[in-house]
Amino acid sequence: MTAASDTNVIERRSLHLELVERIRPLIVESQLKAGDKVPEKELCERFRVSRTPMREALKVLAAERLVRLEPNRGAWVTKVTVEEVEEVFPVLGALEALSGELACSNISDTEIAYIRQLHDQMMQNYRDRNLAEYFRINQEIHRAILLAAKNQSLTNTCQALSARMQRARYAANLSEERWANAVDEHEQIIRSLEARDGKQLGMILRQHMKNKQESVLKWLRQTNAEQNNSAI
Amino acid sequence: MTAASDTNVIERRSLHLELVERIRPLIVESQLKAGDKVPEKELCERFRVSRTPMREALKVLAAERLVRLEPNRGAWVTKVTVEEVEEVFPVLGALEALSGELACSNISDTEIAYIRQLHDQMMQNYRDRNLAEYFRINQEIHRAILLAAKNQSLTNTCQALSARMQRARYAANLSEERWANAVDEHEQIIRSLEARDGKQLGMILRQHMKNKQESVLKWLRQTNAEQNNSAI
DNA sequence: AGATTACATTTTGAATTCATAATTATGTCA
DNA sequence: TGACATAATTATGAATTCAAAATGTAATCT
Repeated sequence: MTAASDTNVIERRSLHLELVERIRPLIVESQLKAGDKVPEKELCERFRVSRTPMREALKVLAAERLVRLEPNRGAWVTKVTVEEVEEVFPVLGALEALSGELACSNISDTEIAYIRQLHDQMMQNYRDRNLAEYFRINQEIHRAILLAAKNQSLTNTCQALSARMQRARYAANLSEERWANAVDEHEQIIRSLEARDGKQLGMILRQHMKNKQESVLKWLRQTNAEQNNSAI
Repeated sequence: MTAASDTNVIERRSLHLELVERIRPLIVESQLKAGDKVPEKELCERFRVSRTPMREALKVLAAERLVRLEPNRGAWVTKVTVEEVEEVFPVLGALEALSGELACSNISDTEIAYIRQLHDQMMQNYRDRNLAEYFRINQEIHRAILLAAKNQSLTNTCQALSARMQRARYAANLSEERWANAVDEHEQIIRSLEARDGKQLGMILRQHMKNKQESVLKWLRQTNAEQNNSAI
């Protein structure tokens, strides 16, 4: 019996993990808003659990930096700050570059075909100026490349950092010019991928991330200027 | 009042965080051995805490993948597996490369001088064939470069991944040849750093990490062959 | 009114309790 | 003996409890 015989193993789950996976999207999708207090009691009632597993879940989310625990004062949804964006995006850039390199080594024809299909769909949505759908497919493309890299640790690390950044709903802010550039970068991405040119794809993805950082920062500065509230 | 006025803030700590920071080194330094069950009750008695904060701490350590929670069966210290090493080291390589690049942009003369001093000390320990001390200073050099990059998110991400890998006490396994190569790589590292050549330093660090991966894998395969126990 | 204190209420952190699941020990029978 | 069933024990997950801290409210004073 090898360690890899994972089939038939009945996956059992604990309440706290269930809660982590339910509350995380609430934060990423801003149902729980940045800067707000996490309504512990309310969430307990909503999910019909006691405070013990809820507080365990909040500790895990704090380790992911999606919430911040203030001793004796409760948990608060962290804000996306300029400093954080300037720190996290370069890390994401390096990791996406790696994911591009690994993907080119490990990707199957089927996976490439799938990404090509997503790419074409996305382009149609660009031509239709359907921003929301464009964004959804965009994310799915990056996810597909990451999965094609076939490196679980890379996937986990990227997704944890992305989750923190995804709360920046900067889409509304996207200028026609930046959008056109992003589309152009995506043409290069799909070309490098189909050519399985890892070095090239890595470079493009890193640059793509740098540009995205600028977009997010622009959005963030605007948002901060509008609301003029300080950081956490 | 700006958000940066963090001075004078009294840092208050919770029991579970205290526990995380006490238990983590126990795992990294193999006082709690890979594959062993985490003795929850024993640890509670040792630190004189109840099960609640202890279990919260274990959940955080599970998020860091230092332990693995098996529902209804308790927590187990994770093993370093071949698969994990092959996944994590490329990620660490990309991140160390980034840390080298950023360090060259941001490092002060004082920081360089400090690393030069560590480097010279390390070399003396190489000539003396003092492996333990060589290793300690080696780690301190990598840490100093990471800190010089001045990117908290990068630091956190690297340290989390490193912690998982550091449990591989592969030092004993280091061949004279590999040691000589590592020393040579470190000569290049300090040279690139003093020249503030970020691209170069990044490349060297990435290669350095690749070689380290091979050392660790060699050690791991040997250890596994000796003990012949399956993975977790 | 605005500041200050005293007191009540709520929230939080952590210990305790309790039901259930897992493990170990014991007994039975081929 | 050893395979299996059953009972006792222990460990685990999660709810509850309780003390301490924080917050909110009312009374008092200038």
